[in-house]
Amino acid sequence: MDASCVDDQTTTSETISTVAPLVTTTSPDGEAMSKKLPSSQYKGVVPQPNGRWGAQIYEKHQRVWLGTFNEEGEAAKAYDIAVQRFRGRDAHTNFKQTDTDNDEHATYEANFLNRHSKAEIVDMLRKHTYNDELEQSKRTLTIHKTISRTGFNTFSGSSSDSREYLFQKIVTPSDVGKLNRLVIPKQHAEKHFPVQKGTHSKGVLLHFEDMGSKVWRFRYSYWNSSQSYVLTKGWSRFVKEKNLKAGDSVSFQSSTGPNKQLYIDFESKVGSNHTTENIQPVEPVQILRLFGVEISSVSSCSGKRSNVEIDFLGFQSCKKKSY
DNA sequence: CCTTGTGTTGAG
DNA sequence: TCAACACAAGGG
Repeated sequence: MDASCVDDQTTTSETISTVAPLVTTTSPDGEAMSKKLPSSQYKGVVPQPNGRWGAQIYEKHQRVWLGTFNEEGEAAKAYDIAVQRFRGRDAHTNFKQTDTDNDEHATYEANFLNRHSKAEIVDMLRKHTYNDELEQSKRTLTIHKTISRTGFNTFSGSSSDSREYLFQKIVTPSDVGKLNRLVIPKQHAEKHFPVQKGTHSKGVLLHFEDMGSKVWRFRYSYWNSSQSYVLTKGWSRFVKEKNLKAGDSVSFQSSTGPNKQLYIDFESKVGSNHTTENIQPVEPVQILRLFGVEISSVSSCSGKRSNVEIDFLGFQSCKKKSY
């Protein structure tokens, strides 16, 4: 029952610029009833009794707690991240402005957000590990795990440009055989590569850079006869030089920047020991995640999982909302 | 004990 | 949807 005798202007803009929300407002007269906590100037941020700040976001009439923070701004940033994951890049934020048009950094972060469920993002925020995870994710993507076994060194070439996975394919015997062509799964072709189907087009020439910064040119076209997209001219040279075998995989990336440079990489089939050393003891299962959607795999994966988003908020305790 | 973060309400 | 407020749960 704290009377509202104290008229601390808690309305809008307050004079709490220098944090230290903890009491000390020392009402001139009384002593024990200055419980009024300072409002935050930021959206989604609430004061804590101990002077810290909590972050929260609402969804479907329910509050999702985003953790507590020492600094008001930190809480606000946590909210910003959450709101973008929950409501999209266009959502209103405290600080960030969605300039995914030219800012490569922002683009990658948006990508990162999409790859994780809401629950995962919230968990990172609550544990204050979001930035670490983001940076680490960026590293593994940029550096890229695989190394060319062709002796091509220096994959320091285009170091600072971040790339995003497009898709991967486990090559079939015919992909590396005498047909001199690689079939691009329609799903991926139509999503990532420029096309002009229907027409008897002789295709288009695409440039790909490999891990050794070598540029490969493949003719990319659509075969009406087999209703499939293929890489033809130039492909056999790649197969030969990289010594591709059936079961190996090729993956495609694209720079996130404006130049839209395409990249190609390959990976030996797990368990096979062709020539030189095989780098990582990778797991027998090959799953590639593209924007949070599991694309391909060699084992299991019976049910087809399209781009259905599976957001499971496992942290919401059971609460019935009579509404 | 102290802090977190949930219950809950009323305003927008 | 949102934040203010109270306070119970739970860790140390």
